[in-house]
Amino acid sequence: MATQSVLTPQADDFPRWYQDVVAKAEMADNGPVRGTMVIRPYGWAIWERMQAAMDERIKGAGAQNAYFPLFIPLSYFQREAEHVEGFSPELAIVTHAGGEELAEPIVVRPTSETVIGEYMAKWVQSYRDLPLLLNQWSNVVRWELRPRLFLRSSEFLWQEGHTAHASYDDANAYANKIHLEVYNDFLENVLAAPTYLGIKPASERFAGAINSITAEGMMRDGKALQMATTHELGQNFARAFDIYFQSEAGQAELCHTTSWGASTRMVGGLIMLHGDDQGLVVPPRLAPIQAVVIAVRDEPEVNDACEKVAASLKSAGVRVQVDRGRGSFGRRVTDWEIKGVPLRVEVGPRDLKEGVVTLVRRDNADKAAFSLDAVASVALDLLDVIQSAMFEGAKQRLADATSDVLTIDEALEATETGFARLKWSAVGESGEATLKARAVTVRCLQRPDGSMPANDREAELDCIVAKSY
RNA sequence: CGGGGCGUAGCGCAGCUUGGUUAGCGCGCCUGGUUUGGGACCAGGAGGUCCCGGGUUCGAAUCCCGGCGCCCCGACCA
Repeated sequence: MATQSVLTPQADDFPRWYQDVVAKAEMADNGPVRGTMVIRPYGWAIWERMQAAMDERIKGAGAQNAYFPLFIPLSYFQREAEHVEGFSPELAIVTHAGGEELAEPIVVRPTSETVIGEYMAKWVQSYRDLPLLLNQWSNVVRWELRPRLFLRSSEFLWQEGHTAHASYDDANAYANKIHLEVYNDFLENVLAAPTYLGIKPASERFAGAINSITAEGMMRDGKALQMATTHELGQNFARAFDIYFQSEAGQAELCHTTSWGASTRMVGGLIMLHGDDQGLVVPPRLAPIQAVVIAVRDEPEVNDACEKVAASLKSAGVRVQVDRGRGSFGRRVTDWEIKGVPLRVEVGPRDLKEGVVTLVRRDNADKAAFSLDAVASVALDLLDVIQSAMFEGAKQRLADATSDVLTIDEALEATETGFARLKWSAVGESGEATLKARAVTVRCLQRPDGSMPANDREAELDCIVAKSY
């Protein structure tokens, strides 16, 4: 029988394809309240592995995990002018509790700079207390106008790091360290996601920040997605929350703070960055299930062989699952393809007669037979090969779909299908407005060699512009 | 908040224009059987406040009035 597509093809309707994948890969469902999300076990397993990989790197960068309350007094937000202005439209505010109207409304946190700032002020007394490096894993709420599963839900999960430093230089260095050693390292080596690293123009900065650093990935439809972001808050929040320390010279000085986050949006990024018309494609290092062993027929010898193959894979350190019996072979293959499991091991009577099993790569559908003894070591090699092939493939797509242009008009044309790169001086504030009228924004500023600028006042900067999620 | 569209079984939809018996179809689900090397097939079966309220009528999923909800495109945004 012919292979027909189970999902809406990407080329027909990309957003529809995305929704199909989320539903059919059993990642998530819409929650009962508009914009909320139920994360199903398979989606959660992927998020858990993202969390683990990032948490390890966060701790490696010296930050400690802590937890701050979900509820924040409204007055905290009002202490930083830009912050309250930026977040007011999307706050969820509790006005009643215990059957009575509250004396002061309580905000359900959209982010925790304010409440953490309040406690940093308490905990920081001396330069010896610095730097103070905190991170928390939490849920936050932002009342979004147009929610989409994973990409923009009213409630989402994330980590938010918050640090306080004695000097601008120390804060700046730490922000860069986080961005490179936590986010970029995770993105490249686990998620197989190449991005453009750069800083946001003033118009796109976090509310209250003096500088926002970003990692901009390109989805399969050519649109941009901010995968992670790091903010230098300067002394704005330190001033608003009285985060002072006594210096070595005995002077009272204001701290410099940073904040940085990555969220469940990254799951959406995973789907749209690597997914194809057959469904999700999960990079091996991230995959909760790296290999699925499929019994072609529900027969005792085949099932025995499946268990043996699975056992050898497991002892080699492969995250493996056995699938036998429950329906037609074709159906099961399709189901695992939709879930994006990197490696499929097909075990059937025909192969077994020759003492082999068939290994199939999810990323390129390559198929080959290997002896039972060799399966574990071949699989380990293949998982590595798939991991780097996915990264290289994504890198190539990013490069191919980025056009170097000279003018705003050329940029508008190029961003119909991908990214455009041009001189920041060729854009400016009026250029930004022209672009924005066509739903194109400046994703980040970079030095001409692609490295990250210290700030947007550097001369000779390039900008990457694109439509975005 | 501006512009479009839609509410009928778990999901996707038809029926409405021109009111008329027990409201249909596909997928999914349940039972039994045959199957299983790329979404299997046969037989039987379960499942509905036709978004809500009011009105017209002998009779409303269908016509009228009012409400609510959702989706898509923009502005906001991790």
